Formats: sequence, structure tokens, C-alpha cells
Amino acid sequence: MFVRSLTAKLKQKTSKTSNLNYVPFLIDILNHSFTNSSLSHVHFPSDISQTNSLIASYVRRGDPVSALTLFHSLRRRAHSDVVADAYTFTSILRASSLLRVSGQFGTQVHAQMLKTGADSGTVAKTALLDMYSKCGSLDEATKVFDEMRHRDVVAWNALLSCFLRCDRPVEAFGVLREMGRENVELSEFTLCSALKSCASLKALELGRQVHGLVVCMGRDLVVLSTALVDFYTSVGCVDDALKVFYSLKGCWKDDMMYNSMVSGCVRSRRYDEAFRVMGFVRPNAIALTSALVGCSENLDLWAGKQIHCVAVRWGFTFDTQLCNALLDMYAKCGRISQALSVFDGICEKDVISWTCMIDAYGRNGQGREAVEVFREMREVGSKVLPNSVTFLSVLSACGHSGLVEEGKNCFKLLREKYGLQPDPEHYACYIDILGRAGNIEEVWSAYHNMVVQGTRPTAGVWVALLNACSLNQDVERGELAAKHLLQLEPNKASNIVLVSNFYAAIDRWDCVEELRSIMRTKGLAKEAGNSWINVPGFNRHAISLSA
DNA sequence: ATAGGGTTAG
Repeated sequence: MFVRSLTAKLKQKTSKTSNLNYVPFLIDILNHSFTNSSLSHVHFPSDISQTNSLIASYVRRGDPVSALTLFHSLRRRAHSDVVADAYTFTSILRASSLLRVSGQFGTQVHAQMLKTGADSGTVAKTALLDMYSKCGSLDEATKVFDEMRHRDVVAWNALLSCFLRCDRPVEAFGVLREMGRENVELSEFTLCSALKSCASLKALELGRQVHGLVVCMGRDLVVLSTALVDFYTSVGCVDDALKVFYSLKGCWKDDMMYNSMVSGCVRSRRYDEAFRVMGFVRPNAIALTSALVGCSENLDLWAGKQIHCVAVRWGFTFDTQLCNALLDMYAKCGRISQALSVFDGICEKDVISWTCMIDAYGRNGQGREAVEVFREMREVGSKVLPNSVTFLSVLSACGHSGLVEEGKNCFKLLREKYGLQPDPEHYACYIDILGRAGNIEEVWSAYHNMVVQGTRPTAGVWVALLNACSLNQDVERGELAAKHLLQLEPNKASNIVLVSNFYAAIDRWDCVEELRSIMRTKGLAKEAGNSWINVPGFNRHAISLSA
């Protein structure tokens, strides 16, 4: 009964709010749990501490649905003596983070806590901070922290990981400094977060100091060592990472540790080391996936093929994510037929599989095939929907192959059929397609359309507009585009070259000369283009040719 | 109540 009334309430709420993404999901789960939950046989405890430990044990066991269901049964029986307290709410907040429904639901729990005064303690506030942090509400999270009267190290750590979670390492450092000023005694959790900040800011010296603190702590903790490995590899010190990895003797290394080490070695093209590390354990799909991404980045077909063999040997070819990385690796290394055969072999293709395949054809100049895969994807039907990246791949494929009608059609589908809002990047591709086809008026009408929709043009959009003007001798509006581009990114050499090409195209050689001298005084040079070739006998090393 | 590893464009 209580589940039905809850879902009814939630449904009412969802019709009024914009947060529609997760609440229907919660309703499904609770409806499902109504029939399947282990709770259907359970007698409800008659005092709050028993109820709390039952809820906590559900959460620990990874069954947040039962925890939430039990919690709502409490609310229905509010007239009885069993009333939720701070302990109940902390478990419930954790359960809602586990379900990733914390946004609106978490706010409701917060409201109830305020009503009953269960929000005042440090532990409760830390749980609230963590809930807001996990659903991306940075402002709410910091507000909760500011309200705390007593802040222990756990509260500080929660604030730290809050900043790291939303990719704000500089603010995280600010928190660490503040902790120093307040004389908070650092814990392992603090050091872990500190290492993560150092890794994302590439702060080598600072990270080494944190390493010192880790050693002083004197415990072989696998989590801290993984963070150290991750830190050292992300600042390019693979040898230091390997030292940490091999010095970890007394402690059991888990998969995450191996995965971190493998992906670090591959990113720095230390394949021998990567394969040696992989040799210690049965390889897992994640390690192989990250190894493949490294191969794609380095265009290293040789290593990619080795990893493909390992994946086949261990039976990981049913893993969609691994296959996506494999397909992308072959595509980026120019082996389009291999990429296709991997794609065909994926049983459960997701949006990334499809997008990678479309992009594979597109970057190989096979626009028709890309459009064909896109059509197939939409026909296969409702199961996999294209996202904005998919559309970008299709549009860019059309641009590379001069497929004007297909490009127009795709842009139309993006808005009209899939209800997506085009990003500036989509507009840039689209403008490029129209410009190459010689439709300069359509180019500018697309631009005006974009402005009307409230999308601000980025440098990429001005680049596309400028190119279109060069191709179509649109002198006046071209100068406008050039002006905007140079305002947005005045010090990017490729932009100045582009503007100078525009003036060359309209026979204004005086301007070309002026721009060249500006480049000289600014000391800018256009980056050299790169090509990669494999040399027989040296096939493990790609050679870069400057053009 | 807080901590470590994986996929898509340009």
C-alpha cells in the first residue's frame, strides 16, 4: 500500500518539475520492489534503532530499494512511536546516492531532516554534503559545510572530494591549505584526494611531498598506492609509478591497482612494462580497454593487435566497451575493414559502438557509408538513440565527403525528430557543409537561426563562416567573421593563417602581408601537420613527418 | 558520513 501512495505522490511531483530524468526510474524500481523485495516477508521492527540497523544493513548489502521502501513505511506510520532520526536519514541519503536519484529526492529528505531537527549533527551534515556533492549541486554542498559548527576530518574530506568530483582541483587545493591552517589532522582519505588534485594539475613536486606523507603514514594501503601510481603516470613519471607498484609487497594488489598501472604504462607507450604487469594476473576487460585507448592515441596498430589477441584469448570479445575501444583503435589506425568486422561482431551495440563506426567511415572519407550506418542505426529502432556526438560524427562525415543533402537532412533530424538542441559545434559543421556547396545565403541564414535560438557563436563557428566566405567571395561578411574570430582568439596562429587565406582569396595581398608581419612580431608559427607511417622492421614506432 | 581504475567528435 505505502509503495502505491508514494509512487502516486512522485508522479504528481514529476508533472510539475523539470527533473524528469530520474524520478520515473525511481517509480519503476519501487513498483518492481513492491512485488520482488525481500521486504514482503519482513515484519517491521517496532523501535527506531532496530529499524535503523535494518535500513543500514540493506544499504551495506547494496539493496537501496529495500532501504527506501522501509523508510517510506516509517513515514506512513508517523502516528506510532517509531520516528526517523539522524541515523535513519544518513543511511537513506546514502541509499539515494546509490540509486543516483539523489537530486530531487535528496532535497526532500533534507527538508524532512530540517523539520525534525535531525540535520544538526556533524555526521548528518556530512551525509548531506556528500549527497549534494554526488548529484552535482556544488553550491548546496558548500552551504551545508558552512553551516557546520564542528568540522571533523571526515567533513573536510567530504568537501575535498566534492570539489574533485566536479573537476575543480584548484579549489581542492584551497581546501587543503585551509585544513592546514585549521590544524586538521590529515587522514588517508585526505592524502588520496590530495594526490588526485596533484594528478589533475600535474603538480609533480607537490605530489612528491604528498608521497612523503603517505610513507610517513607507514601503512601499505592499496588504495593510496593506486592513487600514487595514477599520479605518477599522469605526470609522465612511469618509473616512479612502477617503483610504487613493485614496492607494494605486504599487501594484496587488486584489479584497480593493476588497471591503473597498465593504463599508465600504455599511455606512455611502455608496452613491455604494461604486458609484464598484465602477466601477473588474469587480464581483465578494463585493463585491456584502457590499453586499447592508449594504442589509439598513439596510433600504434602493432600493440593494438597484440591486445586484440589477448582479448580473444581470454574471451573478452563480448564486452561492448572493450569492443568499442577496439573498433576505435582500428579506425584511428586506418584499418577500416577490421573496424567494421569488430563492429559487426558486437552483439549488444550501444550508442558509442554506432558513433564510433560512423566516425570511422567519416574520418576515412567514406561519407556515404557513414550516412548508411546512421540510417541503419535509426532503423534498428528504438533501442539505441543517437546522441549529440553521433550527430556531430554524421555531420562531419557529410562535410568531409561533400554530402550536402544528407547533411541538411541530418541537421533537420537532430532538432525535429530527436528534439536535441544543436551545439555550436553542430552549427560549425553544418555551416561548413553549406559553404562548401556554395550556398552562402543558406550559410548566413543558418548563422542567424543559431543566434535566434540563443546559441552563442564560438571560435569554431567563426572559422566555418570565414571559410565559407573565402570560398564564396563574400567580402563584407567575411571581414566581419574575421574580426570576431580574432577578437575571440587573437593569439592562435591557425586563426591568423585562416584570416590571411581569406584576404588572399579576395585578392587583398596588402592585408595578407600585414597579417604575416603581425605573426612575426607576436612570434607565432603555425603548428606543423603530422602524418604517421609505420616502417617495416620498426613497426612498433610510428614516425612523425612534419609537413 | 569521506578515498583509487574503462568507451564516443574536433
